[in-house]
Amino acid sequence: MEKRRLTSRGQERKRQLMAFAARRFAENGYHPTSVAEIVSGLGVGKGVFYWYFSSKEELFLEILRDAQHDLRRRQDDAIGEEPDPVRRIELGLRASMAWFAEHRDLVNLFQFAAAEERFAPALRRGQEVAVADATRHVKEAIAEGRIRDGDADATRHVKEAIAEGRIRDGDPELLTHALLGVSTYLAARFIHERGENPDEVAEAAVAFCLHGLLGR
Amino acid sequence: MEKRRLTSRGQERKRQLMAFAARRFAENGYHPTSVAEIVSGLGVGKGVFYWYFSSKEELFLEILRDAQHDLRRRQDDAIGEEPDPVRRIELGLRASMAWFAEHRDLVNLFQFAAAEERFAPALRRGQEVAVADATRHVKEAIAEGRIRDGDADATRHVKEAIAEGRIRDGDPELLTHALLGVSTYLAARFIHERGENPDEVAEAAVAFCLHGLLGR
DNA sequence: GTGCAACTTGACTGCTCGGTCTAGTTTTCG
DNA sequence: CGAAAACTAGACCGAGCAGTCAAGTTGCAC
Repeated sequence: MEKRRLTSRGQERKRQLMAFAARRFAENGYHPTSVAEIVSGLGVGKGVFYWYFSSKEELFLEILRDAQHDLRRRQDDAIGEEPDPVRRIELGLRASMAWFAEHRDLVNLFQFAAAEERFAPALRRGQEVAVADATRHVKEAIAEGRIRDGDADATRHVKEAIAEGRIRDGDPELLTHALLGVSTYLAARFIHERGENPDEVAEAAVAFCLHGLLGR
Repeated sequence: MEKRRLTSRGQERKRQLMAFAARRFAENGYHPTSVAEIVSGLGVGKGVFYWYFSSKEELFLEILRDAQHDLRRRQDDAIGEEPDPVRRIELGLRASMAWFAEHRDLVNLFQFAAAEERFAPALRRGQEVAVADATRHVKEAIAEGRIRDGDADATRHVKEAIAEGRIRDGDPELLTHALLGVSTYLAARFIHERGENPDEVAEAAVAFCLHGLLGR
C-alpha cells in the first residue's frame, strides 16, 4: 500500500470519485456498478480511476473507512464531556441516528459490507473501537447502579433464566450491540424507507432502548 | 411465470440446486457466485439449471421466498394459542432467534437482499405479513395496558419529548421493528460470529426488549 | 524555459459471465 | 411397445468486465 503525493487538485478528484462511486454503489449495488460507469459518470477516462485507486475493491474499502471515521467523529462530538454515562449513551444514539439520516448511501454500504464475507472483516475492524467505547459507557452505568443487574422485577420467565444462570444479564457488550441493532434498523425502516422525521424516530429509539417494551 | 410439472426426482434436483446455491451465495456473495460454479459444484450441466429456473435472479428470489415462509411457519408454531400478547411476543422472538441460529446462510441472504435495491422490495413484501402479525400483538398488549403509553417514569429528556408531542410513544409498528433490529443484530454478532449459545442470547434479547437498558 | 512529477486519455486485452440451443437420454403412461 | 414429456449435457455466443498501457497534457519548481 504505497502512498502517493496528491496535489490539492488531485485530492479533489479523489473525493469526487469516492462520492460518486458511493452513490452508485448504494443505488445499484457494488458488483453491478462497473468502473467504466463510474468514470464515464464523471466524464473522465479510466486512467484517472487507476491513478487514484489500485482496484475497485480498494476504492470501496476507502469509502468504508472514511464513512466510519466520520460517524465516529460525530459521536465523539455529541458526547463531549458529559459526565452521566446513561446520558452519554443517549447522546451517542441520537448522534448516530442523525448521521444515519444524513448518509443514507453510506448506511447502505455498511449493510452491504456486513453481508459480503469479503468486506465484513474491514467493517468489523472499523466498528471495534466505537463498540468498545459505547461498551465503556454501559459498564460505567452498571457500576453506578443505573442499569439493571438482573435483580429487578423482570418477568417470571426472565427471572427463572437469571436464577438458573442461563443468562449473562447485563452483559455490557451485548447491550451495546442491541443498541446498534435498534438504531440501524429503525433508521433504515423509518427514516430512509418512509422518510419520517429523524428526531422523532431517534426519540422513540432512545425510549425503547432505555425502557424496553414494558416501560417500568 | 409459467408453472412446470415436476416429477419427484425433479423436485429433489430443484431442492439440491437451491440448497447449494444458498450456501454459495452466503459464503461467496450473490454476484461473485456464477451459475457455472453452482452447476459444476453439483456435477451437472448448465441445462439442468435453466430447466428449473428461468434466471439466476429467479433462483435467488425463490430461495428468499422459501426461507421467509419457513421462518414464518416457525414463529406461528411457537406462538400457538397463547392468550397473553406479551408472552406471544416473547415466544415469537425466541422462535426467530432459534431459526436464525439454525439458518445462518439464509440470514446472510436476508441481509444481502436488504442492501441490494433489486431484491429489497421482494424481501419487504415477504416480511410485511409477519410484521403486521407482530404489530397486532403489540397493539393488543397496549390495549391491555401492558405496554407503556408514555406516562411512565421516563427520563427527563423522554418526558419532555412526550409532552411536546415530538414522539409517537408506543407506536406499535415502530416497536415491532425495534424488536426485529435487536434480534437480527444479536443473532448475527453473538450466535453466528462468536458461536455463543442461542438460548442465552435469546434470553438476553428478550430481557432487553421487555425492559430496556434501565430495567428498573 | 526546462524538466520532472502529477495527472489524463481511451483503445485494448484476456477473461468470465448469464443465458441459449441442439442433440441427446430417461421416465411416464396409455 | 411407442410416443410424449421430463430431464440432461456442454459447446457456444455476445456482452461486458476489471485492469493495462503507451502516448500524451498540465502545472509547478528552479
